[in-house]
Amino acid sequence: MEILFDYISDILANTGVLPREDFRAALETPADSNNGDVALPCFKFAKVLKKAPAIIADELAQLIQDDNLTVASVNGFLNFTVNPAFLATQLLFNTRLTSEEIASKYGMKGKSILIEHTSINPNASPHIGRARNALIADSLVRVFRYLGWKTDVHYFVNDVGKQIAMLVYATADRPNVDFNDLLQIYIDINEQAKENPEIEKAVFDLLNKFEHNDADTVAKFEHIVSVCIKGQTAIFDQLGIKWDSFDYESRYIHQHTTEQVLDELKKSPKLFKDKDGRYVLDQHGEDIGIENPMLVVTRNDGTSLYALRDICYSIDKASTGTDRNLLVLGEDQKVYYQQISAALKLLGYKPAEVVHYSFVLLPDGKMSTRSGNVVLLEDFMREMTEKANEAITERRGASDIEKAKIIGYGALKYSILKCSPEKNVLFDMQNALNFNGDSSLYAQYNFARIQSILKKADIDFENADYSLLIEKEESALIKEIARFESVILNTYNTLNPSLLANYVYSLTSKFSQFYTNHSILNIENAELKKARLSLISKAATAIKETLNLLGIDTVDEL
RNA sequence: GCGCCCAUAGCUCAACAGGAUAGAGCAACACCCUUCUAAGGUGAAGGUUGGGGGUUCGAGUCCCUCUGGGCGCACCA
Repeated sequence: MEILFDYISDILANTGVLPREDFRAALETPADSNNGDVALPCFKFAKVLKKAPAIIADELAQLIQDDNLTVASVNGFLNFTVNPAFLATQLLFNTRLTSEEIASKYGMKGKSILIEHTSINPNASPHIGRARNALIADSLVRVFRYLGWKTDVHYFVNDVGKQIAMLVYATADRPNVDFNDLLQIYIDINEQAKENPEIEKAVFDLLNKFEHNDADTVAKFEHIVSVCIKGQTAIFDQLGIKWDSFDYESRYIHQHTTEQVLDELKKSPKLFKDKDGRYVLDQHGEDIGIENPMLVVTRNDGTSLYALRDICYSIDKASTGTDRNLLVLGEDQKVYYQQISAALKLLGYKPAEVVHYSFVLLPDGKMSTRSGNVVLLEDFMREMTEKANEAITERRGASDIEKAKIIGYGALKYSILKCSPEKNVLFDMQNALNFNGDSSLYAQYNFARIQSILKKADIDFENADYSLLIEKEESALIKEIARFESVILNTYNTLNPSLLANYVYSLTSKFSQFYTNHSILNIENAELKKARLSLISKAATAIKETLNLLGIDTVDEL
């Protein structure tokens, strides 16, 4: 649409009423196509021109004469309807759909970004709430890559905490513990620990030995963490979500980085030892949203708390020299990360940009790993795949697990990604399992329809004459395809992948409307057939690329 | 108690930088397969955008306030 905005801005500038930039900035695309393809609200100009908006619109309408445009003055708006043939040729010839074209246009090629995401406790199978972190981040990684960025994706492994020590304790007599049993073990040991203070004591004893690098204990911790990380990443791997680097928190203890950073902090008068002998960073005056912003960084025995290790890690990330440094974190960490950011600034480092997302709620309350009130990601994946495979079997007479996964995992991702990150997602299994309407399958299905037509096409459709595409469904589809570039850019600017999901649905529905109203292969006019084949081929590309940015695959046949 | 986020159709979500008659899907109702994939399409129905004030030519969108939900409020990770 930018191309049409430019074209119309030139024409408006030629009237001499106002400078081109004023017009260009005011142009917008009307929500209702009855109001034309491009609109100029004239209200803003009323003061400068000392005239009523409706008069301004009337006068501009009088001054404009262009073969490609029909101009109408309506209630202070100047509405432009672009000649469909002109619209089709302008938009289809100028729309960029490939990563290569878009990346080079915005000069982002070769820029680098470090993204840390998910970093969940290595204690059990992830639930769908955790998955929201991974899905949002993975989509953003894809968007950055599409725009030419070099991405470096990190996972911070919290291998030090009490929760790991609990598992080490609980699995002491089960060296070959299976990942799938860990969740129940974790729930059980938490129950037992409530009643039995001995467990708590033993757990802290383990933790203490681990921190002091006791070889046997370290080996036990490493083993259980490795079982967890393998189990967790195997699940994410199935969803196509991968990391470049796994960074272990314990490293900062065992390599004494925490002590070095503590020494740096000691240079600030804001760090003090409290009455219990712990080092505390006074963060008053730092614009942190709590009444008494204090960050405790060590225990009274001088050993580090998580915050200090996290500062060490954040310094490492900030020191990699990437152009950007991004972190995807749950909303529960908002204030905490403000505190970490303030500490980093104090030490002279730039904190990461943060994308926060709200939690996934279940119909009967919120999720908690400890209490077991969860929908596990892997269970959800399996249910989605089974449901998809049933549908495939019903339609095709044979099951197809590979396709079922593409459909099922796509629906899983779509159902979570289509919601704006700052909003709570109410997770309803019934709703998520629905493959009709506003779902990823809708886009995948229509993509397959297009592929089927393209396969049957008996003519080469290069050098098509787009000026033949003048039906209203064609114009609507063309305008939607033309939005592709701006949607990606908008996702990049807002770091909000739900824009992609909304777009792919709207794009697909425009195709579907065109498809049901017009024939593509079964028409006499060979030139029109070529133009339509070219059109749907571009639609397919836009659908596929957008789905890919959401981490959703396509198949040529469904 | 204090701070941040959210509230849109029965349900789940949209609405680009404030713009025109607030849009989809699900559910429920009525239609459309001798025609390129009906996992599709069409129609009708469904709304005082949580309540109240304010700013503006114009408010779902910005400000204030109340209500309800989510999250947080140093010595967990």
